[in-house]
Amino acid sequence: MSQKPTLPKGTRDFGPQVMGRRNYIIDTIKQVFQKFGFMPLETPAMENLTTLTGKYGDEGDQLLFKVLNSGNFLAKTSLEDYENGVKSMLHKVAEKGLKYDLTVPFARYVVMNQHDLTFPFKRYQIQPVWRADRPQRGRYREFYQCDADVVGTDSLICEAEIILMINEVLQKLGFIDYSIKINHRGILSGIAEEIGAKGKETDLFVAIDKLDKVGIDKVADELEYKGFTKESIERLKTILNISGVSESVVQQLTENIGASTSGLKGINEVQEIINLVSSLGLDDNNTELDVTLARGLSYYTGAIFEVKINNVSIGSVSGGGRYDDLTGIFGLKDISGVGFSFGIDRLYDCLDELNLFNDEALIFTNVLIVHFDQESLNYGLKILSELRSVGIRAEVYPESAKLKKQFGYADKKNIPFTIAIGSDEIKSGLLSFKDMKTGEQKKLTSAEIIKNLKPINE
RNA sequence: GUGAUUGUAGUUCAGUUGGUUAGAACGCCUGAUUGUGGUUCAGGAGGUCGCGGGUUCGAGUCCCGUCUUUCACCCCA
Repeated sequence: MSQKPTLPKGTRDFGPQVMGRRNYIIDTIKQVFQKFGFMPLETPAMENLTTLTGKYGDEGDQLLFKVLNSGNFLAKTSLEDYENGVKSMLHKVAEKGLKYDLTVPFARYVVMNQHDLTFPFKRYQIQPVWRADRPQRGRYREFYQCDADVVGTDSLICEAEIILMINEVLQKLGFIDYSIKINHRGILSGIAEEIGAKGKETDLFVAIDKLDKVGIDKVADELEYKGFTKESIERLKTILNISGVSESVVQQLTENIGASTSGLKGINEVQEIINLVSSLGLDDNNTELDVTLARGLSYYTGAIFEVKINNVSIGSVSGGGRYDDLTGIFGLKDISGVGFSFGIDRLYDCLDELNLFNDEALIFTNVLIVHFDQESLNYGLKILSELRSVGIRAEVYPESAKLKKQFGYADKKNIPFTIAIGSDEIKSGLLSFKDMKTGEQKKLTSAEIIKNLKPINE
């Protein structure tokens, strides 16, 4: 008696249909990254637990998947450990863990290879990561991240180029209505200073981050609960109200928090980034300064970004920012970097929701050879290798079967063209070439067919 | 991690207060059509009712456990 197999919680298979579309997204992103000089990197699925723990906060540590030691993993434990619980036990039974994101393994890589790398070092990385989170729609235990980072320079050109890359990827994918939001940790610190909440930045940022979700009143409630004074909150409300086109936002911000050194620095940097973006030839971008943008990750120190596709139910599809000391935790100081990440699953969902997927992503085989008998099958094999030799994706129906079945195969596999071969075709050398979409059929030589097929394959 | 929620054919879902042989649509297979797929028509196959236990004369239906799905919180892509 066999049991029906199932998948572990929060994991998925990607069938050919889904893979066709995912590959289309990934290929588009790769092309753009490479155009901007980013080089590929892959790191192992597993890292040493010591590399991973302590980098994502207490909650992050709990979400790490740990890998049990091989063999008798209980060998190093004692009865005492059982009594002391997980904390005392864990490092004795598990020394490896699945990676939680791509940034920390990247930092580890940079530190380990610091003497071989040429800085500024630009890399992109598209790999799965694992989190023992409780899954929900759009949240999985295994999912792909797609990161691009530059380390070893603090030039704001990097930030500007990130905005360019985001724009190019989104436009190539067919998105029109989206916004790239930019803010700066300096601006947020300036706000904290200005409202007299220095030292409480984390609470403040976490609350601000929820603004677009829960509204200003709920944010105010939360801050009051966390011990912020009434005056601070009122002052914050006026600052967060600042909105509009970038120039006026900059203007108003300077008036409000220009007195703070870090605030001013943040404002100037954002201004500079926006200038650089237009120097790089992108005037009509969807970038806006949004003072309410506050990404939770604590390692960001400079500019931060987030990208939203408008009019869809999905949250942000991309995000990132500058960090001044990512490699410091591994002992390499003063390496500034800036990076960002696309959420492939979310881009997929957005494209799906907006119906932007091109059918071409689902064409795997370009042409199927259909035949009537053994003789025409043999003849078809020659045609098949002729097609393949010029790079056309072609296949033959591998067994003798009714035409209905062979054409049905082409139809279900979304193969756009067929070549039917029978005794007539063999005699004349003119093959029956059919466009499955229009139903149109012509008698052509194999050379003519190749001409017809070539453009589709390129 | 906390609190809910879901699971019946390949898929999406019906299934009455616990009562005979668990249904539909789509999909699949065969034929109408032995040189042509998508449309149409006719027929057919397909179910350990998530899994394990319990209550009962009797459980898809009630109870417990477990796994899974979805949702809110937390956090995040």
